[in-house]
Amino acid sequence: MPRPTGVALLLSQVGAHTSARFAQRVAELGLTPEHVAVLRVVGQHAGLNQQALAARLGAAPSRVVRLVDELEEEGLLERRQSPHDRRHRELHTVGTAEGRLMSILSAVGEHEREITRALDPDEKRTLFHLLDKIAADQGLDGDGHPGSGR
Amino acid sequence: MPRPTGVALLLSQVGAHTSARFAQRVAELGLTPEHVAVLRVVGQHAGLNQQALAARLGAAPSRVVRLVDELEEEGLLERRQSPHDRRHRELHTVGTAEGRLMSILSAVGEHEREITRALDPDEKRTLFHLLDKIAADQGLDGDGHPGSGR
DNA sequence: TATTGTTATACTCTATAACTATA
DNA sequence: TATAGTTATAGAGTATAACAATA
Repeated sequence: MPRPTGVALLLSQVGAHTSARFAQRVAELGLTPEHVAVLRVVGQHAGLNQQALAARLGAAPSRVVRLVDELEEEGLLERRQSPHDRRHRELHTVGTAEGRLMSILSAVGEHEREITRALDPDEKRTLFHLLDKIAADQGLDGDGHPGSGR
Repeated sequence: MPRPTGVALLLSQVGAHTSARFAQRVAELGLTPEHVAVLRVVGQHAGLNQQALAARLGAAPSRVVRLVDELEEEGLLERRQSPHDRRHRELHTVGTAEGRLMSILSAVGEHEREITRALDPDEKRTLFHLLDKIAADQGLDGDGHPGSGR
């Protein structure tokens, strides 16, 4: 059972496996990869509204409603009505959920180690460098939606 | 807009992009990546039956029915009733469709060049080697289904 | 009149399981 | 009784577009 001879196909397959494995991991925390993407973006851009979040994720605004609903029910995120424009809901992570947020971060770290455990530190750096070169060339940014097909 | 700092996330994103770009390309030929996967497997294992194909693709047998239907309608594949066991349908690519099969192959090649155009030959070999190492470590084989989440 | 967020509808896709024909 | 292939149904997930509130 040989693996493919082209880089592109191999990249698709290893990427799909990496995504699927991450989905399994965060499912144990009651989340999906999309939830984690939301938390990541909100963590880096506290107070942004849902439209801005949707644009960053490349998702429809109606999709974001559900995602934020679920994270709010989990007590990880909160909507605050903007005092300047009452149409806007500013998104913030919840301070008291620090523990769960840390465990999510820890899952990300374990995932990273599992996927790259066959590589030594030098190889890992090289792989990152080569992938980053491709990402830059192909015009990818950091907030994409790695689970979907487009 | 920084790209991610972890290899795993970057790998997911570049892999998803690679899959999505391939899907766009083969859509111009009226196909999906799954169709191409079927053609690849049948090309390498002419005469196999649908159950064996399903097992190799990691797909449900009922899924294979539709895929083979569509490829048969396109004139790219044909079912032949096995003379030994009339329950089996042996799958074969159609000889007269050589032209279209070649253009699919050519699309695969163009895709490969597009994705890796930022790398020189040495880097390309290195990337293949590192990805192959991960694939082997993670227990991946070559006939997977890189478009789906599992 | 335009924009933010929400809701409702309709569509796509897939797996599950029932069905047939062969063995 | 078991297996290959097919068909039908039901379920999950998503985007599209209508809607309400605010500007």
